[in-house]
Amino acid sequence: MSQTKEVRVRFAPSPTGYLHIGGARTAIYNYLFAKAMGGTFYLRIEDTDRKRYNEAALKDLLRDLKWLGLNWDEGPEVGGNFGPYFQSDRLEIYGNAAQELIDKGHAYHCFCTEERLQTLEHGYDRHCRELASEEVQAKIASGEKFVIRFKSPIEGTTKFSDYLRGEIETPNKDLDDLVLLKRDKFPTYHLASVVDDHYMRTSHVLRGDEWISSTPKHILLYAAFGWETPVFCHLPVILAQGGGKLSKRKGAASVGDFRELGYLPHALVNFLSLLGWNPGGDREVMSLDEMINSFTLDRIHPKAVAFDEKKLEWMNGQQIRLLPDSYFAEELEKLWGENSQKKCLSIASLLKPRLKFFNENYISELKEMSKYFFIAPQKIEDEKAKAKYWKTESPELLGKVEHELGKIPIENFDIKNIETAFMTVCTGDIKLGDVAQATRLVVSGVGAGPGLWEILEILGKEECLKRIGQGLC
RNA sequence: GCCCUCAUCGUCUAGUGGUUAGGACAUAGGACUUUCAAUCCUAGAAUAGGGGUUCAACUCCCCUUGAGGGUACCA
Repeated sequence: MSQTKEVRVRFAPSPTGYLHIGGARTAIYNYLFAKAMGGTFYLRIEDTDRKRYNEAALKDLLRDLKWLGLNWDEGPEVGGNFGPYFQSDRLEIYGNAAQELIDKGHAYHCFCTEERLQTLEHGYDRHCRELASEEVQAKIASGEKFVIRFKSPIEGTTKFSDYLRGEIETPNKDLDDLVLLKRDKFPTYHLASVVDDHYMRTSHVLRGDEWISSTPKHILLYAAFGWETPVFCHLPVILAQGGGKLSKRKGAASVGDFRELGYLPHALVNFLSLLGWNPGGDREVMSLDEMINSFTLDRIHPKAVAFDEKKLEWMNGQQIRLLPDSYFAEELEKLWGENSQKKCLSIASLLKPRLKFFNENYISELKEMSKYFFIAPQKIEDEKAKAKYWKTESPELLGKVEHELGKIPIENFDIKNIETAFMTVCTGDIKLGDVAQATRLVVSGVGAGPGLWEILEILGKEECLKRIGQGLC
């Protein structure tokens, strides 16, 4: 069929709402497939529904796709970049296409009113299908509004081969005379997508499986035009954690939600790509190149899948740990106005494995975790930790710690000597846990964090003694 | 109602007639340890049900059930 043809795929969203993760995954698969095949990925905005068109949704959509790194490689030029194709710019093309079908006897004018249609219980009754052409001309001339409908075959069956599911056959009697061109002269999805996929030379249509039932209609349209059909591959849907439709009510559902929650774009891409696809081995944490290199359509499986945010969280942690320490160090420098690169790098290496969430829009976790390295705590904020670790003998222990740390020459205030100092304090039945946790509370204001020796080393002798001496609590 | 699609641990999956049904997340336990993470180790956990086909079915066929989708001048 078309194995040797250039691979050209598209993501074709309708700008009616936020980009949910199901849509994002469809975009990802199109993108990965294009890259894997050395083909072209383009973006087409299907804005043919004037009532549901949403300007804000369009802006979000473009922002989210770019944020995910799913850049398209073709389109009308906009300020030196490729823009998306807009169906609303191509009305003439669809109008001509509809006329072509009328001329070929595959479509007809329908003058039925909405009121009449509503009285029909079992779909359109093909009332206008056989109107004489003089009658049609007369109605048009008198200004009667009309739609253009496809003259769907009544006999026979239509079949197509879905890439993942194989042959799907539909009796033509189940297909109605669908509207091609609406009363407002805008095309319906069916006409517009077929016409565009043809003229834009789309080789593979990778789209959500809610389109399976409509595909026979599209096949019939291709045939009526005399066009070659692309390969159809319908992708499974993503369900909410407990099953059922994904929705804001059931938690984060849009790409924007996950950005605000602190997920890295690549973590989201990696995770979403694995929802319904696997590269064949046990690899899960992958770079974009690895994903591209191992991506094939036949390793997608057709089952609807549930979204598991816990695993996304894990994936985010994995991707965070893959980023260089310097990435976080630079963020710390900006965040706290710190000019010691060395200090920020040390802190970054301690905090990185502890971070769950982080992206360029979400730094609050890093900020919270790194706070005491730059600002001395004013009180012990963590009441629970205080109740658990602050004991009556704590002040006394801190006195000993202060004394031992004080003996370390300032230029030798390092992990090794700090540890020795603590061990010296721990004689008899004094437990290291009690000493260390009391020190941690006073120095950091919280009960949990990186190793205490590391924290003290970074703070430096002077600052440590100051904080311990203050003895909060 | 009618039509279509799908079905392996709680979740994501490997598997393509003969396997102790493997991995990952989550869960539980352990190691490490000054805390919290990270990391490592261990454990429990699945072929939806019923019929066939076959020497042999998770795997092929049929039915049921369940889930999802379509049935728009929405996409």
